[in-house]
Amino acid sequence: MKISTKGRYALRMLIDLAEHKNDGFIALKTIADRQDISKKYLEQIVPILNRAGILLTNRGFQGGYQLGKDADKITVREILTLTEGDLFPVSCMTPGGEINCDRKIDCPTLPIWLGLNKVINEYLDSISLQDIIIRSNEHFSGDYMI
Amino acid sequence: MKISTKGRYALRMLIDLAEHKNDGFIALKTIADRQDISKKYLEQIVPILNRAGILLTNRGFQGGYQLGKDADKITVREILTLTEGDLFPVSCMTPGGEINCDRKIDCPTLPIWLGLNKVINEYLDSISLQDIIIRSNEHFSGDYMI
DNA sequence: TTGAAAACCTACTATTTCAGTAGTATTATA
DNA sequence: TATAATACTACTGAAATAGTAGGTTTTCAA
Repeated sequence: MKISTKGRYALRMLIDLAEHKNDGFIALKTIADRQDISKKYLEQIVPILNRAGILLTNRGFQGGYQLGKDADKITVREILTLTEGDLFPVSCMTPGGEINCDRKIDCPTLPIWLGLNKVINEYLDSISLQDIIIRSNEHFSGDYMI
Repeated sequence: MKISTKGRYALRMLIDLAEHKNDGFIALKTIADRQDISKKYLEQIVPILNRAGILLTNRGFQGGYQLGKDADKITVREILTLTEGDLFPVSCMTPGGEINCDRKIDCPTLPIWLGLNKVINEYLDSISLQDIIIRSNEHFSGDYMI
């Protein structure tokens, strides 16, 4: 029941891009250095975000990445769903949402997982990259703590 | 981001015991057969629940297990926390709740994980074994669907 | 026009976790 | 005392995780 590095690194990379959105295209090396993440590993994560239109890329000299959408239009749920495959908390559900189990007709635990899935997705959908940056700045000004 | 078989099997075993709480001590073989779970694997899960006082056990001839607490006093969160280790959604937090990361001072993602942890735990804490059985019976009477 | 800096692509690998199996020892009862 | 049950410990195959490694292609600037 853990979010893997893939999802967490993707999120950190996108927060970094959102924080530097006025700096033009930013090289992966710059992000990797700032976030202390292996650049080679980030290279594998980037195509996932790229395909989904979350990133704009420029190849070649002075190339790099920018956000492909406004920071308030990208939610944590979207990022984690892309990188983690799906967020369904048990394996009896396919990414498409179909139940993949012989016991589904009378399974007393299924409603629990459906409900858990719901609260997780609603929570993560309520947070955008923009929200994270705003909250982070509040923290910096000493007005933090949940 | 998945609950493992360990947690799911523990939950199903305890639901089974709650459903048959008037049948005295129930042998693991009976539960394993009813739930179609490897008895040998269940044997490994049982001590975890046993240590926490969730189970009463009887060894030897006609031995088996019973619930050690009332079904309305055992929550899904308790069962899953015992079997999954902890439910914290990222590895930067120890089971004890301590943050185990150099970046914690200014980590913009930490509040997200703290919040996610909160909604997951509150949801799972709101469901007892008794609730599951009641809901399951409603289902049987045709009054189901979320 | 060519060198450098960047993204892009594919394969490989060490470690850990998952999901069990196997075998033996211990306990209680008829 | 045979039998039916739990209790305990070690082992194992398969998959996922978290990367490395090395090469290819694209772009721009001098």
